Amino acid sequence: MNQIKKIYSILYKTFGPQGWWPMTPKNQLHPKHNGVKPKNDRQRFEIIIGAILTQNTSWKNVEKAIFNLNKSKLIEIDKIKKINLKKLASLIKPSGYYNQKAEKLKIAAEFFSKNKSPERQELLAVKGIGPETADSILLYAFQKPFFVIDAYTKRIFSRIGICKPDIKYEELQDKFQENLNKNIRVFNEYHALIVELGKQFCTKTPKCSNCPIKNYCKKF
DNA sequence: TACCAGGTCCTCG
DNA sequence: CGAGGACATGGT
Repeated sequence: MNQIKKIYSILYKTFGPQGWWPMTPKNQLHPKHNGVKPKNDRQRFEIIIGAILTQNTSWKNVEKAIFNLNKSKLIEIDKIKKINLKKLASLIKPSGYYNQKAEKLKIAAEFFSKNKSPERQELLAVKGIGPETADSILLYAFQKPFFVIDAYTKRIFSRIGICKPDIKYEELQDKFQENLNKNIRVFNEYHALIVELGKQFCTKTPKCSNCPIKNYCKKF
C-alpha cells in the first residue's frame, strides 16, 4: 500500500466517517454531518453556497449564515438571484467577508441557473470560485472524482515529507489522484479526515505527541 | 490581545 | 507568474 493510501486508512480508523458535506435535513434549519448525498438542485445549491461561505472561514460561522438563509427560505437559485444584495450580505454576516461573499453568491446563482452540470474549467472562470471551491463543488455537489486540496492538506503533507510547503494546487491534487483509486467515497472521506487531523493535531503549532500518523511523519 | 479559520481577487513588478 | 494586501466574523 502506498503512503497516501496508508495514511487514509489510519485516519479513517482513528476518526471514522465524517458525514460530509454537511447539509440541512428537510424541515430543519441547521446543517448536519449526516453523510447524505445531494439528490436535487436545491441540495446541490446548498453545498455550493457552503463552499463559497467557508472560504478562509470556520464552518461554525458558516452554519450560522446558512441557518439565517434557511430561516428566510433563500437556499434556492432563483431566490438568491432576486434578493437585494445588502439584505443578502446582512444575512450571511456571521460567515465573514460578507460583502464579497454576497456578491459571489449572486454570481454563482446566475451561473448555476444556466449550467446544470459544469466542467471544472467553467467553474474556475466564475468570479469567486477558485480551485478549492471548484473541486469541493464538483466532488461534494456533483459527485465527480476531483480531490480537494486545502491549507490543511498542504500543511500536513509537507510536514510529513510528501511535498514542499509551497507546492502548487494542481500538483498536489495530481499526487492524491494518482495514488488513490478513483473512488468518490474515498475522495469525499479523505479530504474531510484531513480537515479533522488538521484541526485536532496538525495545527499551526502541531500537537505531535498523540498524532495518529506520527509514525509516517518525517519529523519522527 | 492577537491569532486563526475547510480562499480568492486585485494590483504591481 | 509570484508576492503582498484586502476582505470580516466569532472562538480561544
